[in-house]
Amino acid sequence: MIRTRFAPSPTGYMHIGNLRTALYEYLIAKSKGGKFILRIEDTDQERYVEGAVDIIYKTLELSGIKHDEGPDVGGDYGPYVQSERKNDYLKYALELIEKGEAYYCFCTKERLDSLKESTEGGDVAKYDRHCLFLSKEEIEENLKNGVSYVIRQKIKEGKTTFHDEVYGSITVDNSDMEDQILIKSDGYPTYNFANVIDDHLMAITHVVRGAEYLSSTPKYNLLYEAFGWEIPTYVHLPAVMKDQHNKLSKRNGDASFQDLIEKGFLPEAIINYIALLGWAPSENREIFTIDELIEAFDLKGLSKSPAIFDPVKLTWMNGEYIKAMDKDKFYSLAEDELKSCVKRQDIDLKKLCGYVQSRIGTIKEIGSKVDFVDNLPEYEPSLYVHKKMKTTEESSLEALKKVTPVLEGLNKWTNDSLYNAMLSLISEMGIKNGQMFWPVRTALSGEPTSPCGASELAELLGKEDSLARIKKGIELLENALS
RNA sequence: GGCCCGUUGGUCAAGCGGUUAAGACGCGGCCCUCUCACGGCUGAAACGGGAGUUCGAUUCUCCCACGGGUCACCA
Repeated sequence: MIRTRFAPSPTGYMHIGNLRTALYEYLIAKSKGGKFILRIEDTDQERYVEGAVDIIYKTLELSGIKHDEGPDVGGDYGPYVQSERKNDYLKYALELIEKGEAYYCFCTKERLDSLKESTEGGDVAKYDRHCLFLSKEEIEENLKNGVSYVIRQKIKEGKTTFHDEVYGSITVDNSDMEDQILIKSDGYPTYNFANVIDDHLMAITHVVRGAEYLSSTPKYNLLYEAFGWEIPTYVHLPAVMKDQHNKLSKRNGDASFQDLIEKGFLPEAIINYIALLGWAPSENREIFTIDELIEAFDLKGLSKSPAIFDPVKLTWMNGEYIKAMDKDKFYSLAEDELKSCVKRQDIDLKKLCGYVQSRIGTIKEIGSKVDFVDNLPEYEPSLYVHKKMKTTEESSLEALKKVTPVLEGLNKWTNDSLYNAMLSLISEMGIKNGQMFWPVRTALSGEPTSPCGASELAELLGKEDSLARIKKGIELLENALS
């Protein structure tokens, strides 16, 4: 059975690249009926951020990515927090020393630094294996005296080849690799070491992570071989970029999951969008629920090259979700935003909400669409001139003047009656539809565009306000023309 | 700098030796229409460059250019 894991370190927010990795890990497992595991990697005591673990839980939950095992739900391979199994790692490191695959290193920070400074010509110095050649006695002596030490992996000679599901076969010369540190002087394992141990202990079959780990993968392989463990399937993912040159990061692009939610994006739309950022379905389709993604997912669709995060397309997709949404559901989602924009009590917010639904990308856009309801904006008489509608300031003035008594005399103030009344006036006057509707719509909204037409606007605003707004329009035009 | 990876329209991308090189976002036009939007139709827009292999390269190989990653007691 396939088992994948998401292994974030609790250092604060959850950015989009991270979330996409979690999504793919979830999809890889679930598309094959496997398990998705959450593990918290907190071996770096200095970067730990309080509350970060809760952000991880919350983000996954909102996204619809459910883990089968983890610190909160348990499982047979726990604990799922690395700092809680600190001593296990040391045991495995000691085992490697026994086997001659690792060794104690007592070098001081100063010596290591001077090693780096001594290099020239742009070459970066590798550790010189000074401690590999220490005698048994020297090691014993140092240990007994409590000299601070780390444990290093002894990289053997030769070449290492590994296979990646998206990048194919990659071969690296072992001499390019450093004897990396497995256990730090504070006794905690490094990420690379803890990862190998835990992935093995938790029976992870597919190791999925960012492509930046591609170059350390050979070291992982050497570790698996040293232990005699089975090597997992590797799936490396290209980065999510902010632009041509920069990866997406909170500092530069503020596109963390939380930020997007606050900007009014729907979790389903975000998930849908990022699923398609770096993966393409075999079928030509854009809109997927997370369950449909599970159904459609296939490793073969993963791409090798980095993808630029495009907020414009995300907005489009979010709009698709809004349009497809049940009217009542959309209303309950938009209600708060709507109420903060429209203070008038006599407005049928549900109706207004319905008009707005097909016209926005995110609910934050509602405000700019309905501002005119509370206060008629100041506008220029030139707004009445519309080439396509064949209107001029003169024709608009006449239309508004003629329509006033008709509306005043109306006893039923509904969209239908308003529309029909205006229609018969139009035929009576022998003018084009637009020559009546455009000026009325303009007078009622004071905007070049509005979320609905003249009759619907009138119905929404009510008789008194509608007539007042038309009167204002007449005055504006009369002043302009005199 | 060494090593590794990548390169199809502005963006996401399909393609897997022979195609009029899909589709989506965005942009333009038309239709629909009481404005805008929705919806429908439509247009402009791409294989980084050079050598090979081949009857034939976007697809395979090599070189170059450009971009990214990595070289920590960070993950």
